[in-house]
Amino acid sequence: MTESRKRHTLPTIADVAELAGVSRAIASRALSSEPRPVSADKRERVLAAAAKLGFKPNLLARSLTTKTVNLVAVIVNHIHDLSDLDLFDLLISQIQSIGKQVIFVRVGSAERIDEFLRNGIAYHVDAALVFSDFADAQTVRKMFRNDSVLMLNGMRDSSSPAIIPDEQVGIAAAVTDARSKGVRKALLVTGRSASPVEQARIAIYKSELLRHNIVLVAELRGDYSYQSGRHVASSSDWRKADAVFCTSDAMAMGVLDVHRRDFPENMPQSFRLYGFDDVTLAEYEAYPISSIGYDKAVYIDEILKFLREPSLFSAGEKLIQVPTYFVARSSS
Amino acid sequence: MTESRKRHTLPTIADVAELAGVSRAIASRALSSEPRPVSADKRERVLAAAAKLGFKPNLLARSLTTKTVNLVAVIVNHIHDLSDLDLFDLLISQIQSIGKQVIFVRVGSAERIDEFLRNGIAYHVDAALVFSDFADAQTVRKMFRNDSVLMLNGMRDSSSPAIIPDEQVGIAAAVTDARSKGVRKALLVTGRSASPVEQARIAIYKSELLRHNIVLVAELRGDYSYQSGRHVASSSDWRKADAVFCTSDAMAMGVLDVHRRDFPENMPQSFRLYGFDDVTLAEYEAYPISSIGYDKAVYIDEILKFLREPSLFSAGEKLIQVPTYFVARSSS
DNA sequence: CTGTTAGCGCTTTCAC
DNA sequence: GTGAAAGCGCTAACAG
Repeated sequence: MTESRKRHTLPTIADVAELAGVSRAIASRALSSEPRPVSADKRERVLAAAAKLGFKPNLLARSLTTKTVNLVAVIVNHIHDLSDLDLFDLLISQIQSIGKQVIFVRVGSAERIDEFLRNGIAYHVDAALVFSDFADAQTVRKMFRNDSVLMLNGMRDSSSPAIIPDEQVGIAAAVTDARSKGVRKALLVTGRSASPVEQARIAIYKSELLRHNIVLVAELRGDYSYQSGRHVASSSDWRKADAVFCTSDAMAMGVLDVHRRDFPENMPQSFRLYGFDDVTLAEYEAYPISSIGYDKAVYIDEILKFLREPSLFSAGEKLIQVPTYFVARSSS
Repeated sequence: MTESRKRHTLPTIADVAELAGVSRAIASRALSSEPRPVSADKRERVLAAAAKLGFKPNLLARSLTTKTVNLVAVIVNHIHDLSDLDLFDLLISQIQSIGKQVIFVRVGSAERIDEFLRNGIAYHVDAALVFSDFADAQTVRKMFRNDSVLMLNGMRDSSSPAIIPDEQVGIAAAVTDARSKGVRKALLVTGRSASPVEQARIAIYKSELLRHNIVLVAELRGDYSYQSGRHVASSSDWRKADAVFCTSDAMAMGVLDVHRRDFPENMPQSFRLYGFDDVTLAEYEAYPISSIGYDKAVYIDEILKFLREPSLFSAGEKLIQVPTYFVARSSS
């Protein structure tokens, strides 16, 4: 211990400046990632001093003046679903790649979100990505101090940008597929009807069924989850239809498993099964479910564009559509 | 617009104080969640003023003096796996329930994590939950300004607390199950051997196999993922063994699917299959994989204890063990 | 290019 | 119980 009085507190920029023999301002500039006017030799000294001290800037303090924290909030209802896995890992990775970090906010049943959010740092993020449908665009905007809110939950208004998969094309293809295989009577297994995404989705299914002269025999209500798929599968007069459209792959998986249980021989061939989301797992043998998906990479790319340059979205068009596609598998 | 000069900036505590006709100090105390000396009527006035202005404290500024941000970092390699879904949703929910928020850090392939971390707010969290095995306890501790690091990746040293499932009991039960069913020759499908958790796990399998006189025919290297399970399943001289132990359910699922593909009739009965993690999906018909799991709620409870009172962990014992169990399903 | 001086918004001594 | 004042660590004017 040559320099005995070892402080218990982390080195600040003032320490660096002192050691380098310059003012705090110079130190700040030398350490900045932006190009700032500093003479070469002073920059050199500052950098050396910072390295020697192991100085790391306090980003909290910095954010106080710069008004930016490089933090993005991802607001979700929950992360139960398989389709979430496919999305969030890539999303986080991409957000981090532009130097921002992700704060995950799970709003669950949406009790007093407002208050909750304000008591947490999430309230101060640079941008919020709203997957949860706990609130409409205006409410969400009000909940954050800035307007950098990207609606990904299907809700939108004239002020907030939104990215929404264009489900029309995928659903149309799925129904066309069914019709071409002779389907005349269909069942629709739906998710939480409170969600506007779901309402729109259901409406598209109905209009496409109608257009293809397929009779909607019944509409069964689930909640997107695997469990709810099982539930409706066991409850219903199931034989009436020759096709079942589920608005999530998880529900389709539940349906499939119940039939797998009841008919332990191969796949039930009594009806054609269609899912939604195109989860990775559906690519394999256990759940070969025909499904509707969209390119997650494209979708996330659009999100990243927003995060990089929110201003692009505040002008121009607010609604970005990502096309969906239909994938036929052996379930249909 | 009666009060025309509407500022474009959010109300600060100074505004509240002014409106209430008190000093900033009083306003601060009145607004504090802790009990602080303020006369009843002033507190009243402050609260009213705050409400009227829609004042919300700037938590970033607060953290500058309080040295606490109510933010917890969750450090993961990635969130690809099904077992992650089962864990993280509950974890986030529980952390939020104690008034903290979660910043998710995905370290991926672990390039320059150090630098990356320091450039983000994650560097300033109150505590870090380390699931990723990108670094040992000491390194991780050094990367954060405080010592509130909880190791959940199997790595530990004398200074950092760790919570680790006690895999011995579960694995022993699985191997016992196999032996009781006449298994004599086994295959072991492993994850990334770089991970110390995995090394320990493999060692336990080996000693248990030995103890039960089961010959380890071969050891196949995967990386925990479903894909790697498929890969080893198709590559290998597979018939030598009458049991296959996989160190993750995802790999077992991959193995199962490859065999499902190759033997489209029912489940392959040529060997007994054991997984690890006890993912929710294994409870159902498609992947009825015997597995080893632990109670996620208990595990998370222990994590929460740490977050509530890190000091409890800095004294007392540092290693918390959560018992594992074996679940027999039709795959074995 | 450089250093001084103000703050950012909040909490916290410390006297009164 | 109260308020003035001093910071937390940093960056951003503003003169030199």
